[in-house]
Amino acid sequence: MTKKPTMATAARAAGQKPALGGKAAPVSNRAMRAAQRRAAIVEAAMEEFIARGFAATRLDDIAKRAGVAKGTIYLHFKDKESMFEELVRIVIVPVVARLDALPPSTGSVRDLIEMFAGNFINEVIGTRRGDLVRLIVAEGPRFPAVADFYYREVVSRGMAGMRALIELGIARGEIQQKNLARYPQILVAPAIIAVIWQSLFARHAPLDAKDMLRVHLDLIFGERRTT
Amino acid sequence: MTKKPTMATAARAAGQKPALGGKAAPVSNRAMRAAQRRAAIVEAAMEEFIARGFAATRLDDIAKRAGVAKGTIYLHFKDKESMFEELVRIVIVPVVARLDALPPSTGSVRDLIEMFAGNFINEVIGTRRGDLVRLIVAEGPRFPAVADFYYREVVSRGMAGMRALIELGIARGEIQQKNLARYPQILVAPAIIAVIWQSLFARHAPLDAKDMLRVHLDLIFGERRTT
Amino acid sequence: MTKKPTMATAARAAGQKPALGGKAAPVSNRAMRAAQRRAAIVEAAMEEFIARGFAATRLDDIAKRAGVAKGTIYLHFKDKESMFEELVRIVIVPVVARLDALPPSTGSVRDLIEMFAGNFINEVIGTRRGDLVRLIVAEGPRFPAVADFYYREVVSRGMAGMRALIELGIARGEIQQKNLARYPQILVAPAIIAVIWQSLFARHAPLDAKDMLRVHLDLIFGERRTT
Amino acid sequence: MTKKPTMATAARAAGQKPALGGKAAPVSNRAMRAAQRRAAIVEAAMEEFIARGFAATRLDDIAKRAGVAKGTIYLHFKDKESMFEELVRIVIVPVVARLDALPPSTGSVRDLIEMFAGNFINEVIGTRRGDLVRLIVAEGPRFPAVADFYYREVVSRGMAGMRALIELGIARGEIQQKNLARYPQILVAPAIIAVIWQSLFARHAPLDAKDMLRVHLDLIFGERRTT
DNA sequence: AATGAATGAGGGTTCATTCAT
DNA sequence: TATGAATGAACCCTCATTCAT
Repeated sequence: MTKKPTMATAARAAGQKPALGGKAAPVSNRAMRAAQRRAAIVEAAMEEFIARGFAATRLDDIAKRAGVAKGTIYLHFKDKESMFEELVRIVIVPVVARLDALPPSTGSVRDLIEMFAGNFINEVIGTRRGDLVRLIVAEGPRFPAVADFYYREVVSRGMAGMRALIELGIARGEIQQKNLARYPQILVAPAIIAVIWQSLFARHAPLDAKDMLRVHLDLIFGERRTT
Repeated sequence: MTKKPTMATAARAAGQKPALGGKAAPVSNRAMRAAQRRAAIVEAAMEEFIARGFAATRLDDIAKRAGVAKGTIYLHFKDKESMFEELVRIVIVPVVARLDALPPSTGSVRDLIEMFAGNFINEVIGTRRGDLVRLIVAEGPRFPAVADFYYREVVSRGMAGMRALIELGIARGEIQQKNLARYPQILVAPAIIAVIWQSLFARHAPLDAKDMLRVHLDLIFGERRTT
Repeated sequence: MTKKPTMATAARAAGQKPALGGKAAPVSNRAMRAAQRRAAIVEAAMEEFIARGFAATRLDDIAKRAGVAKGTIYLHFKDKESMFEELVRIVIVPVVARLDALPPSTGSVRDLIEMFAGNFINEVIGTRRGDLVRLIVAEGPRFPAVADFYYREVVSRGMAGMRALIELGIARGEIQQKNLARYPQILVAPAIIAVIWQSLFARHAPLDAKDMLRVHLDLIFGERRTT
Repeated sequence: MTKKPTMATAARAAGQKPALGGKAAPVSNRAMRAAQRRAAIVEAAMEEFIARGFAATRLDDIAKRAGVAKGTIYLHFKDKESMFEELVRIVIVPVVARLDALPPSTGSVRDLIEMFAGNFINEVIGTRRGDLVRLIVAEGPRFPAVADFYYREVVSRGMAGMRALIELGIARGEIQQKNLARYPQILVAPAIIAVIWQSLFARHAPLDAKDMLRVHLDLIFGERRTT
């Protein structure tokens, strides 16, 4: 009945552990199954919302994709709207968690930022997570709660982090433009643009995001001597 | 009854002229009324689509806002979907027309770009036109025709124009970063970000777009001595 | 603007005559033009009603086919429903007129009936007039006025005429079955069936109506010695 | 996809029985309720389509008559059109089934045919089943699938059966007219006419179908000595 | 807890009818 | 008189939500 929960994450979130003993241990108690189901719904809903937007997404499709009955969704979420809002929270929280776990800043500021950029390119641009950004841009105005949450949890923290890095860069003499610290948006703008570009225009004009970001960093830090 | 036709184009197309003599000239011939109606529908639809997105917009509301009957919409547009697609065209075409009418490039490249930026700030960021950009980002994936059109008419031309300017700047020695010509996106990225920021986060953290764009240009052209 | 009125009949009904002198005589006075228009509408409406049935026929299509504006229809008919009812009358009356103008009955009863059958085959079965019969069968229950009219003008007269013929045949010894006079329907039944068959099943199994009617007459009058 | 529980079949399949003991036995399992609903929809739709024709029938009315919500109809049928087509099938199939179950042909051909005629008079002429015939005549041209189905399942089989009987009659010397075998339509024509007559003209001129069919058989088999 | 059949409000679309020109 | 743009009631169909099992 239950179909491939697809989502490793989900299972993990549910606290499932690989059966240690033999014989497919009866790991599945009630609560766990419920958590799995919930995770499957979240996963499925995310896919559908990203693919079609909030209004055009049908609960029927979410249920089908999650391998549960339509009614089951209502055991986990009050209604479509609050499902959407919770969803964004659920998906974003682990992202934030990772941001918080900043690796110790060894090396130059530019190296640090390049590492960030590399991560971003691999894990956001052109991936489902990137589409989530677009989804928030798309639905934000109709879901102030979502926009607020996203601002609070991701944008404001991200901006603060970037600003700190920029200030460090300025202090170390890596960055000349002192005013840049007032607008960390400038630092991340090309990355955001890359995300949008990929989902709208990649077909017409593929964009080498990695190269673009490097050029952008050159603009800020000065061109590198060594590649 | 008819509300602010806003849409200069439509009124013009209808050949309307301000009544010169007294006596409220009988300006209303058939074609003109039709053009006014159409303009009212376009205007109303734009507002609604921007406010709610494609799927959540009701034709009933568009009709009400435009002051026409629901059936009237179907005299001008085949259905909701093609109305949306035509709408984007209708609103964007005059923008493109203006882009084509480039003013003679006197003065420095930076001056030219600053002029652009000024225009953009006044006429796009924080205006309905800006929301249109967000709308296209939001609905693009579900309306390839819209994304295609927008890419062809606006993005590709804009990129080409920016690239030409950048190359000019490089040739004149105003811009140091030669690679920038490969990615005009970098030049416009902060402006786009400003557009999005205004409609999503302005409430939480107002953004001084003008100042940010100036900082960004300083990054590219070097800081100005005189403001 | 006005397109080919198609309908010779219509023009005739309107009293139009071929211009005798040269120069396209100014035959068109108001009344005549109106009559032409009306005839064109009747013709067009008939085609559409037959092709689609009452409910599925659009006045728009009738107007287009008749080469008039939609509003014009309302100058001639109160509404769609009464148009339909009048239509049937208009089309049927000339048929009835012809029935009344019975040719002098020379020859045998069988010859007379065969002449009828021949006419019927040529002018009804498989023609638009035949479809009219099917239309009446189809819409009769929802248009009692139509059914009534058709019964009064066509069916009852036809039955009376047939009965008279049958009685004549019995009196002359051509027909043995005396009871047949009570059910003239039996005489015409195969002809009606042929009409229906042609429009429903001809594609699957073509029917040689002429031959079938001959066999039927043989049944009633006895087989002919000479063909 | 959809199963054909026909109506009678449906109720039976549901195993409903009059409660034997007191206390309204809990006869209602899920599947049964569904079958009942479906049957109610079929029944209601039939009534409405017969009364108003396809185009003029409103799903709202069908739902109301069937005692279900509008949406429920769509759980059983794809849309109005395919509902109509399936409906005809559902109602006709049991009729065909009965035709196939021919009783052993004892007695004369005439007796056999009179038995048929008697059945037809009781169960078709003037009943809802008769109206169905008229409905098919009415909508056939717009629903080729319906006409095709009806031809294949009812008409062609009926014609074949009648032809066989006629040939038997000829072989046994009951029927003189050898050519009749080529046109079994002649045999059934008066019965069909009776069906149509009843729904269109009965009000004006009641028709004694039984007597008419007897006269018709007399025409084919010769008049009976004994009544 | 989970199901999915049932509901019915709501929205896109059509089209008979009207009326200003 | 003729037009056809405009109207808005009505209809088919969808889909979020409920609830008996």
